[in-house]
Amino acid sequence: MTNPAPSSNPFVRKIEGFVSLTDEERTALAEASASPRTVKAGTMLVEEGQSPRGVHLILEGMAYRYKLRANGRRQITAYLVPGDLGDIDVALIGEMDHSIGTFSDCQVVRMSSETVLRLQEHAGIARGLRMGTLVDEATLREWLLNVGGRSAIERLAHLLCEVHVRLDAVGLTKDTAYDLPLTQTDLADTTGMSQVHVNRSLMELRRGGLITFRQRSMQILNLPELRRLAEFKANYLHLGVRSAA
Amino acid sequence: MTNPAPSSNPFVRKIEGFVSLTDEERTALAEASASPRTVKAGTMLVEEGQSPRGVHLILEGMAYRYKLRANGRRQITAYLVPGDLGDIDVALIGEMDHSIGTFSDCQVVRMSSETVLRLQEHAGIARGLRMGTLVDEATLREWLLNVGGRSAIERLAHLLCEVHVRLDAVGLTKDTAYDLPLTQTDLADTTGMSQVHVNRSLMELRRGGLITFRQRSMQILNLPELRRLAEFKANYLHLGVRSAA
DNA sequence: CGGCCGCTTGACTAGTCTCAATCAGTGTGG
DNA sequence: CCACACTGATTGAGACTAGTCAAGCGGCCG
Repeated sequence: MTNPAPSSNPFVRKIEGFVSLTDEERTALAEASASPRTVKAGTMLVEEGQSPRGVHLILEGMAYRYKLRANGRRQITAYLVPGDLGDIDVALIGEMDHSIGTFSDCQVVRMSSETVLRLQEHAGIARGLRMGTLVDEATLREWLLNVGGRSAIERLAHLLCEVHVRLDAVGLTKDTAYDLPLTQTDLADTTGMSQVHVNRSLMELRRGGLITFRQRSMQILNLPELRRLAEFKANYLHLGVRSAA
Repeated sequence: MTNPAPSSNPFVRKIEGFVSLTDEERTALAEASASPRTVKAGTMLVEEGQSPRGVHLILEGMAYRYKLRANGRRQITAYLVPGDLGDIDVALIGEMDHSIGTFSDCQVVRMSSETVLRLQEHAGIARGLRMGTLVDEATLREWLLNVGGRSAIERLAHLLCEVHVRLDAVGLTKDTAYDLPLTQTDLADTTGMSQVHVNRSLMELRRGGLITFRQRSMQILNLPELRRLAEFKANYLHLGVRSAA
């Protein structure tokens, strides 16, 4: 069976990682993501407490969900990579319970709920979007396990493995290398560690010959060993056979 | 405005915490949850790796989602209290990425995907179910913040506040007391702590006059102070005005 | 009555955090 | 083109939270 060539649109590409689409559906997705706007690094797209205004779709760059504590501590709860979408049903709630910000300059589309509803009239797209929601939730569970149950170095290793797979699914890796526009502080707020300890743990991964990481460029030198260390299994991302290759 | 008397069916009651239902919708929900089966404490309802067979609805008792590491460590990723439902779209995935087990004897309904689809033909129910999914995800984010960003004692305090609100929403509290059929080991696997440290932290909460907890019976003695300690805000549960009272 | 599970407590250890200083890279204005 | 400022990375020292190991206790069930 021959699949169509992977689309250059990461939204199309992500959904096609979950389900097969008709040409019509591919076109509908491409049209819905046709006119992105550029957002600078360090921008807040939405803030906790605001009422949600549309659904954000990331086409380029990297963004993240987070929550703040009163003492200023920030917990990052998700990364949004190209093709990723905010909660499709977010219009149902009165106010956001978390914020979304950008790590790097991004190309972002803000889709209205009506647009989302229109897209969901296509059966394939509807299934793909719901798969996306399931995977978001599964990823949160895995992050919870990561922070609750793994050691510092395992946590980082697992995170790096996950990002690798997710970027690979939308064609944004060069073999085992990828762009990771995060500071060590960002990694710390993701994994529930201090920045200093992230630094030391990264050093250990480097000394072990597992990775290099400088200038926001992540290079995995020994993927099998990194996965073994992290006990990484990609099943929770539900990429299925289509992307297994 | 007078609302109808709260239903004794926790499923109906939970959905009505999110949206207004018509009599017809209430009836449909009640019918779908009409014939539960009894499941003993310590049963696995579903295991990671299996293909999902229907959607589980808890009507009585308490269950939990969890993931296991190779070394045997267990991370609990969610509590399922009466009225709670597994992922409604779970039929879309090929195999479970986590397991579900019971803390106590439970009354459980296994609904087929067709039943779920039929329920979703009612607009109000569809909205309520999607709200439930949003709240599940928001709760996971809060748990991640809890484990990643709070101290041991704050974590436990926050968890106890959350369970109180959720049980209250389905009428299962007696003022600030409720049934919590968990061992200290269960709490440890929920919060990413050791059992010993859970014990010491609970002791501290007791010594501070904040709670009593014995024989699976949790009594919050000083709710305002417990919430202050945990920095607890219930906004992420999106119970809205209907249940705010 | 015995066994087992869950809770409690003590002693010691270890992983991680905090504080602090230094260094490197980038961008800016003079 | 250079001095300066700022952000982010690195490293050291010491403190502390939480984990591990171990023993004892109490209640419940068969």
